[in-house]
Amino acid sequence: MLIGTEPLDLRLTLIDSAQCFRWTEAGGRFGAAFASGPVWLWSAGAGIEAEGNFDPVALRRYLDLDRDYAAIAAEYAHIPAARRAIELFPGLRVLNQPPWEALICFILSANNNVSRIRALTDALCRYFGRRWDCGAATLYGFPTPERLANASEDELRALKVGYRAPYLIETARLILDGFPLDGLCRLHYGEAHRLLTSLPGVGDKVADCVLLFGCGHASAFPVDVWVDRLMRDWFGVTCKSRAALAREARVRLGDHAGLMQQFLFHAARTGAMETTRK
DNA sequence: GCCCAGGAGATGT
DNA sequence: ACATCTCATGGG
Repeated sequence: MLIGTEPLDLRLTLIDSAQCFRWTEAGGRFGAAFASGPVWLWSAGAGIEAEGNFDPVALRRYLDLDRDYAAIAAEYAHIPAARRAIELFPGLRVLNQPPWEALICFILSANNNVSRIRALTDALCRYFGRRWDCGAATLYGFPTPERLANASEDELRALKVGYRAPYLIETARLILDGFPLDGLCRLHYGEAHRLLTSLPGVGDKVADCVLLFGCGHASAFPVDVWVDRLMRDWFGVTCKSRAALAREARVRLGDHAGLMQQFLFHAARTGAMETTRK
């Protein structure tokens, strides 16, 4: 069925933009399994088509289709680097993932690279997730908190997650124990960020990724090595710490700083816009 | 062998 | 508050 006709580049958003690590592409279609079952997406003409077991409203929200990205572009049109990054990637959107998925994937992301984060996420889903057979393809759901909380450290290390194994188990136990993960979207940014960083394996940067990609906090501004470079090179920011850099970015870029971050990050990481790499 | 990757935590100042 | 070290793992 037709899901929407808004601009959306599926490959860019679901696979290449490094905000989500678990979609697979098969023959021009993009698939992932959620709690309700498999979802397949593809572009047809000017629209996005979907099949599988899903709630259309929830799917539109996941894909951020109800946000006006032309308005976001207009908001940042007066900042040259920002305008260029947005112009470079039409159809890039910032997903609203289940917070639990963003939390676990970005704990895996610490001091790691994108291809390996994807491999680890896939290993986690294959080993702990529910299996869905879809004709030629097989999809795996994301592990539940229960499943990870009851995993052993040896099991996880066998999947090559390394020193992050105890972080995954302990964080899963805390979520099961009542941590208000699904309530973070209703808290102010600062309070939600403070709560998240109390979880093992979650520092300032991972917390910002969870808030931006999983909790609808569009002002959350994750600072990794690439964003550190680009804020100095393209914005002339001279902060020492990444925490100070994130604060400065939120002041300069406002309520949608995190959305802008995703365009800037991708421009820097892909080399579409040059940084001085130091 | 070294350096790097969507860093975090522990320790010392 | 800031600097430094270590933590697995794989690719360049």
